[in-house]
Amino acid sequence: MDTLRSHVSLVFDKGLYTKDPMSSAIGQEIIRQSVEMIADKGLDQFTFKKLAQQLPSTESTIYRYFQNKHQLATYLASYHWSQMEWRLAFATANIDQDILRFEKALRELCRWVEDDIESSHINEAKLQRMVITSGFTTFLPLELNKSEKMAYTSSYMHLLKRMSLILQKSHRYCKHPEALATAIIESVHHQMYLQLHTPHLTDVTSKEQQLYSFIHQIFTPQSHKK
Amino acid sequence: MDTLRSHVSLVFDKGLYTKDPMSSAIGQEIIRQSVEMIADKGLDQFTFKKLAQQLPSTESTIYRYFQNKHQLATYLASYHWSQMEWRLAFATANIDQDILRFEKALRELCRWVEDDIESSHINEAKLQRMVITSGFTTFLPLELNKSEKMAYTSSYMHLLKRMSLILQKSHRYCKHPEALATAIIESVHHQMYLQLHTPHLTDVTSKEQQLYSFIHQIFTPQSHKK
DNA sequence: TCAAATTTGATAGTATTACTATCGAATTTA
DNA sequence: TAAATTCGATAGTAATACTATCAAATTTGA
Repeated sequence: MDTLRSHVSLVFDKGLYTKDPMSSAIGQEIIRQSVEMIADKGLDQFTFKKLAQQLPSTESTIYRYFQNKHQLATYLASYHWSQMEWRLAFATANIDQDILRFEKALRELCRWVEDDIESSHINEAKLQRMVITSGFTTFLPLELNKSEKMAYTSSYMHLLKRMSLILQKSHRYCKHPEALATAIIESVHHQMYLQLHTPHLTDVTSKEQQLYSFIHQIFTPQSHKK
Repeated sequence: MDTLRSHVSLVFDKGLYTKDPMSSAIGQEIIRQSVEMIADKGLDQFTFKKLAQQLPSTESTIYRYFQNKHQLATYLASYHWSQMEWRLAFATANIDQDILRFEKALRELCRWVEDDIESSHINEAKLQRMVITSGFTTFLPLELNKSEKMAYTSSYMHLLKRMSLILQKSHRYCKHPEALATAIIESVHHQMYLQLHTPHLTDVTSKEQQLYSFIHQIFTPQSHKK
């Protein structure tokens, strides 16, 4: 990908915040710092109090933006999912061949995002780490009602839809392209998780190329397997 | 599977408890009731205080068995993984044909465990629900050191090893049978999670047969795809 | 079967977490 | 420049995640 940093402004579901954190400087700082803290220490160790001290600001200010840390975490995850969708779109734009497009998409999913070395903006490498380390279930608290669930998963859903469009072309026989899309995405995440935290549970090493090869071999369409 | 309920006594890594809960009546009750509570309300809502009131017993007694609720949760997950390994072994015993054995294993993984209607023992249907609802990352707190991680994943590892042995025969070309084993197991869990909590994110419905077909289609070895 | 050891229950207490409420100061907007 | 909004500071509450102590009950084993 080239270095077009056109700052795609992402649009989030209103249900993901109380007050839009992008609408103020302190809101953006909340986002920036919380990514760092959650990526490093995990969501369990992360509290609004610690975040407020770090900023510095106060708990009450943070509560004006997010109802609780779970909502904040899901906001961050949504940010990641939206970015991933955008990267997917970019990587597959103008590729006419179905299989090639699928492979470009896979390549993108298997990529470790690189550290943007303090663009004063959100650190996307740490954001990816956070999402992978937390796991999908973290971003969907059990007590949500149906419309809250929709809000919490809206970005993920968009990512799924885009991926499944690609899959509908490359895997024509597949009756469940959406399920396949999640399966691929979550398989990649799971492998990345194991590499980060329990390498003894997998025989795929941390090299990006090996991850891609593995995922490609599993998920490549039938007619194109060697 | 027939109704042989031979009460396979499972052996757990010592790192998974302070005092073996199977060694006393109250320990077994702790296990039994915590499965119910966590499956119903989630690990976030679950506290030792509530469990103690339910039993009834006291917090101090529970702390004598487990250091904290995360350790207890992982103990329960390990129980599930061990049971799953046992089921896998049973379902594939004496099957000589590699592909058939693989398919029997898949069938077993895709099965919703049935409620044992109060065998006064642990409710395995709820246990499965708990494991699926929590997600893999829940059972591996970030702050663990290496040997604790080994203890926390020992049962899962055994399950992986058994599955990967089957895969080494059915998927001879696959260079990473362990990674494939986790990918299959976690894909099944992820689909089950979506069916339970966010059916709008998948196009595989809750019918067991459809889940099996989907998983089978994705993961069946190359040479045998239709 | 009785003494010793172990296990449990009951109570108390602490530090932290996850909030909610209030109010004045600073800043923005109109 | 008045009005509205936002933020910081402080206070407070209920719940959580523990730890400690000690007596009662139970188990063990000589």
